[in-house]
Amino acid sequence: MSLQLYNSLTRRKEIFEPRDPARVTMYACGPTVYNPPHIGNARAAVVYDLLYRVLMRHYDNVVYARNITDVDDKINAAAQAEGVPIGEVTDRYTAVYHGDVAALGVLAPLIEPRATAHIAPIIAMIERLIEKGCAYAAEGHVLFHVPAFADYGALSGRAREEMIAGARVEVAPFKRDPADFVLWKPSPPELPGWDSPWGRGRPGWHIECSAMIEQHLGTSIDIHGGGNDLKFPHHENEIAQSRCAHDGAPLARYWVHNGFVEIDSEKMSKSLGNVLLVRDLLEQHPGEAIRLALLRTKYREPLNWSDAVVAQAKAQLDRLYGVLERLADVAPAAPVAPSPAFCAAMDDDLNTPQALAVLMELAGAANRSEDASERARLKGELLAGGAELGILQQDPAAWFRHDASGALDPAAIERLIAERNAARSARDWTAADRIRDELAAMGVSIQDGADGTQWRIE
RNA sequence: GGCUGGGUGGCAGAGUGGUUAUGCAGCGGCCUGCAAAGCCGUGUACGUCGGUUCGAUUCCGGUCCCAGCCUCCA
Repeated sequence: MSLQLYNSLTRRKEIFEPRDPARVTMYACGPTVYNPPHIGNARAAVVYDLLYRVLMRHYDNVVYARNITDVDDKINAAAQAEGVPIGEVTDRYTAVYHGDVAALGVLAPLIEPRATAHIAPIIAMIERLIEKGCAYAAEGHVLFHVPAFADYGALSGRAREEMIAGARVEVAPFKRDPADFVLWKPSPPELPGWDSPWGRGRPGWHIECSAMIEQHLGTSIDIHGGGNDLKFPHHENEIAQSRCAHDGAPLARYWVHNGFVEIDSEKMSKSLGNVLLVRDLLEQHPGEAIRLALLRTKYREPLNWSDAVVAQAKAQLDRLYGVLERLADVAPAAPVAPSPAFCAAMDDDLNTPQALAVLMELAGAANRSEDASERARLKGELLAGGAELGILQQDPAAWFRHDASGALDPAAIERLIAERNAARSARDWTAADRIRDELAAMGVSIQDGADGTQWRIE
């Protein structure tokens, strides 16, 4: 069973063949740490986390790097606005990012390089680009000369002429070509800067990724991921830099781009005032439901976010955890591995909606089955599929009794249930129903079964 | 204007050249004191106009509409 990925570079679904199956390399563009992550940032984190998990099923050694951009004009602006040192801003929002995506079940990448820890390799790469005639210094800046790279535009599918015509590109006087972009720019004394052959300055955004990929993963990597919007100019520029520095060797053989999260079919943006922060969503919904809401749409498609989407994800998790709760006493059959149908769905360019449908069918089968060995197998397959999606790993009771408000007292609930069951034994249905209504008013639903009464927080 | 990607049943959302996506919601039934959960059954869905085909939602072309990128952006 081979993994297929849609490669943005060729605009086709392709069978994934790593350069070295003993060391699969993947890089995803991470956050610029100047504000808390929003649901769109979260989608990217979750998508590449998912790809990481799928790759790990296929290969023993997956080297996944996701960077932190901690030098940037927006960071400088944020620090200035708060009147605090830049490091305080970047440290704070790095921690917030880690916390928020962890709440969504995102695994830590194997390597998480920070731009400021890679100034030397960045300078070294810029020097090499100058030597090779792909870049030039001018007025304290160093610029990449786009005409020096013939393949420029291959990823985004646009010709250089088209990009310039009608473009709102600010043409600085020191640019030799309007499309040239900054590799290094001078820093005034009050802004962060590092000494370089071109004076005190700081790196441009695009060169960070090229330099960190080279340092940690090598000249050519297997997979490079990022948001759809990064295709141009960020990834295009990365390709130009890395290939010029490496005598034309491809930067990445497979390019993966995730679609955007939209709100009411509109782009999420500060100007529209519709930015949804992960931390705010986490106050209203379990992290796992937010994660599944992000996985209910194929990663390449735009995802129109709404409360209804999370509610549906929550309902699906309720169903799946309901099965696991019923199977609580069943030991999952070993070896615990996802079902073939599940793997086939995931291996088909991460078809998570189809994979989820497979889990739902396993759930239905488990609910129907009375055969012990079949139930054990189904439980194992459910848990293993859930593990690959990054869901279903908690105790079902914990899932159903997750109290976001913290206002409920489990002991009091148990007491009411005991009271109600006493009433039921006495066939006092009026009292029993009154207690059930009372629980419902608290947000607690109950299920009477042969082996007692279960309760859930709705 | 250029480049991407879309338009599927009440909603969300996969997929396929002829046969059930899946979940939620609805309807009928089983179970239940009644419910809930679970189970069983239940839906003239594929923007529009042409073309190819024995047959197209699925391939091709036109057209309308939508979103993103072309400027920092996941």
